[in-house]
Amino acid sequence: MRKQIVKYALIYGVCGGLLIAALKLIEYRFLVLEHSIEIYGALIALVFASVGIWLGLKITRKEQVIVERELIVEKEVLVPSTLPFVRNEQRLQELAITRRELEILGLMAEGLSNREIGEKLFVSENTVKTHSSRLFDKLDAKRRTQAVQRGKELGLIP
Amino acid sequence: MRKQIVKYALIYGVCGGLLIAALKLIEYRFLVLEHSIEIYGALIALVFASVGIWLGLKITRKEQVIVERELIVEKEVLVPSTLPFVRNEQRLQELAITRRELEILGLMAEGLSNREIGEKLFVSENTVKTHSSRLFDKLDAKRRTQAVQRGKELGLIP
DNA sequence: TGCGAAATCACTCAAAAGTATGACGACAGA
DNA sequence: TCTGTCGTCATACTTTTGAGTGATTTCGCA
Repeated sequence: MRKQIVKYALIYGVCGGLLIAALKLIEYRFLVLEHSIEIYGALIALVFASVGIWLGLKITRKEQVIVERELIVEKEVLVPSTLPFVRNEQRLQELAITRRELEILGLMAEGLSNREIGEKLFVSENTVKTHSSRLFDKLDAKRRTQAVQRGKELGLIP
Repeated sequence: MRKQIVKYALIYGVCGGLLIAALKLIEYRFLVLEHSIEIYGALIALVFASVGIWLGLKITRKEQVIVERELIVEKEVLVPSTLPFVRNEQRLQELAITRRELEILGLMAEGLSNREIGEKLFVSENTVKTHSSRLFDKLDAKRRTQAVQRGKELGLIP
């Protein structure tokens, strides 16, 4: 991701240069303003700052791999302004929570039973149980509701 | 947030203009390069794109609130920017959920067992069960985890 | 190529959760 | 005063969860 950012930044830089050159050309052809360079610079900076911010937002968003989500209903979710969720990867590592466990935690949080989770992930209910047991252990939870709550608190799930 | 972004973008724009002006000045004093405007433009664009991306990332990151965990370690917990929670009273009425039921839903969401809830509210576990049964009915939930999830979705609990 | 982590599954037993039904007192409002 | 809602509790029964243990397979990595 770091590299991508650099790459994009470079591309943007070049684009910015070209844009300014274009603006300068236009300037010579049609109008001559005072401080035009500054103004154009400001415009360029503005545009690119905006694009940058937008890009930054976009990058962080998503990255929610995990399973196919049913195709059933398109729910109207009435959650107030869902700011993009950023998973706390560090804590995941600290707690040594595996991908599978995290996945199961997520489905738990959605209110699925062990059986349903098993069906969704194509594994047996028993498997789900062992995963969740380990999960409870790592999260220091005694119940699934507690695990969910801890998970949210720790930024592991939205 | 939208407004803030615009504001920052504007500020950046202005900064960019000033920067370009400064660069131009320097150019006249020390060196004269071909296509210097373009190059500067590119630089500015690059810098601001980077800053923008960084800012975008930063905005999405959540606030860090320090909390004391147990006696041992002092861990920082990531709380998703606690915007003041406003209960959706209207929906409460629509669903005919009573105060007591809501109360129990809240404790459920915190991961308490029926017994614990009972102890906390000084009622029997059976009572908690009947309340939660009715709650599940009203929320169209089959499990407590589902009820919690619905509750959050509907703005009944934080 | 062998080790270790991850994922898978089974089986048992106990505890918690959930369903169904009935009952009783308090209390607000018609 | 009658009615309906709310909160309370019980009993009986089913289902789901969770704990504990052990075993197998897969796979990346040293």
